[in-house]
Amino acid sequence: MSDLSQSNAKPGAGSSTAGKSAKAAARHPAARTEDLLRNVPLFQGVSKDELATVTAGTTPVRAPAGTTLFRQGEVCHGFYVIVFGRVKLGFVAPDGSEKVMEILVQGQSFGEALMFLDRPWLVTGQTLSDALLLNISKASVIGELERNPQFARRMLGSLSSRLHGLIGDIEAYSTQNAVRRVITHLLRQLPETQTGKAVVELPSSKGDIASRLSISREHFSRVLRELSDAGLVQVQGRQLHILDTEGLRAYHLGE
Amino acid sequence: MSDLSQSNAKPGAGSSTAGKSAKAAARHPAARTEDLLRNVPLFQGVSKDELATVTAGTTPVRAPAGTTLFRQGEVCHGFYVIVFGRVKLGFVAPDGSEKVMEILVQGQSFGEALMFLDRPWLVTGQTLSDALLLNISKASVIGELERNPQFARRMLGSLSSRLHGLIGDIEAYSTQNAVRRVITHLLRQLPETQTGKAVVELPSSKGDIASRLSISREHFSRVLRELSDAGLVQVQGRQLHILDTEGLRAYHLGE
DNA sequence: AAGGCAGATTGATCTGGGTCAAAGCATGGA
DNA sequence: TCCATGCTTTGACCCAGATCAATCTGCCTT
Repeated sequence: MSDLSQSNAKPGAGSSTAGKSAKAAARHPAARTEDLLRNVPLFQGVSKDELATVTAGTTPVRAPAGTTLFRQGEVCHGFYVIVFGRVKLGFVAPDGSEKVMEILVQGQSFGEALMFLDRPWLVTGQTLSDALLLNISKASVIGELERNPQFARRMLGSLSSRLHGLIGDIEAYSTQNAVRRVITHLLRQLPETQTGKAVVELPSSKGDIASRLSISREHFSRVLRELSDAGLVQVQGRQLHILDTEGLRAYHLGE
Repeated sequence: MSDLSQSNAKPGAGSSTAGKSAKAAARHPAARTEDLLRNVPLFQGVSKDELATVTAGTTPVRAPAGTTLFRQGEVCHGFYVIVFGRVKLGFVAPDGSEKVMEILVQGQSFGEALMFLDRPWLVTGQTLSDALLLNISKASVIGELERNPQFARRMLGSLSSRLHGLIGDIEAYSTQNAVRRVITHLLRQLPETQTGKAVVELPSSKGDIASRLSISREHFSRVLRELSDAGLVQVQGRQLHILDTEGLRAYHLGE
């Protein structure tokens, strides 16, 4: 188990905790779920009894890599929080081709918006790695909302930043070419202040990343090659060594 | 109020009515604002005194067509509700070119997400017609949120449907070609059950609609021409007469 | 060690839709 | 009435990025 959680994380941190908790879960399922829930940002500041109530409406979900959690069009029974692992959300066209909309890692949640709309899933969700999720029922969310204005605030904050993320994506898709989109995507994984060299680990296959960026697998490969030839990055499988952060920021800007 | 809602429809009609309400506002500014606020869906079910409190934090904004309400990067002082008129939200690239993200009409609101994030505007907002807006201050929203869980619910619902709209746009941009996007856009203006003939009135210039759909002005024109040649629509300026709803739904599907 | 397989890279070719340029067509003001 | 100004349309051409078709590269498995 512990090795699984490591597979996801940024070097080291957090993962050992996840491994430990999984073992505990086998022993005391409900207590364990509550424990996991307590660490979700959305539920910070929720009182002990309220947390117990929410726990009652929460189902932990263990899923090996490649599991389809739900498909677009299916009814939604609650939103998900990722305890560890990676999940992709995407559209599947009738011809079977797929567009990845988002790749999420531990700590992130998805499906909240559906709690407030009587609508089926708009996207299909699939694990990219072995993962542990919490599924929190609609009823729990609505109930907690009535009782706890702070929870409502957090939920509003969460939806708002999701919204902002999507607006950013739309802007990127419609005003930047493929090279710029790749660069922006890489730089976004780094702290604002980063300079010089850095390493970015891709959270999934290059094909999925390409789809996420709305470019073809092949073209993504060529773009990485271009950046590599320009001496800006060095590609080693899923490890991208960024050799020159500033150069990357400036590359092809305004042209 | 009833006359105001009409004013939006036709280009010419709006302005005179708008003039009348401006006069009314001049006479009883606060009472008038409260009255307008009461009719906003978001504030349904808010008690009389609470409404008065919110009114105190609300500024009515009269703006002629073409007014820039705010630019991306500026700090946000509150969210907007459109009483009447049309507004476009978009990105302006450094080279001056513009991408329209959304075209909003009366009853709709925008900027809510910014109430919960300490961020500047991500988009630029500009009136497409003579318009009356309400600007509701951050403080009012936060305050009302504390006091009124139902308001929080409505706000969550509003953000959620905005979110869903954006996801739909991303899906459209990345899985449909230009012809399909145009068709989908036209059909979305009509009731689900519509059959046979119908009329759609474009809310702004064809250039803006094209940008909204992420295609060039010229290509949009060609697409309309194609649909027109196929006998599916008939273009008369901003009036699109849809001659065959079913035909349009089926056109070019799966190919 | 050999085979199998999923992902990644590379080359060749094609095309949807963009860009540029030149008319058309309304609308309104003088 | 006539011009000016701002859309809109049409034609000609071009290009970023998709698609198709081989390889190539780990890296499991047996």
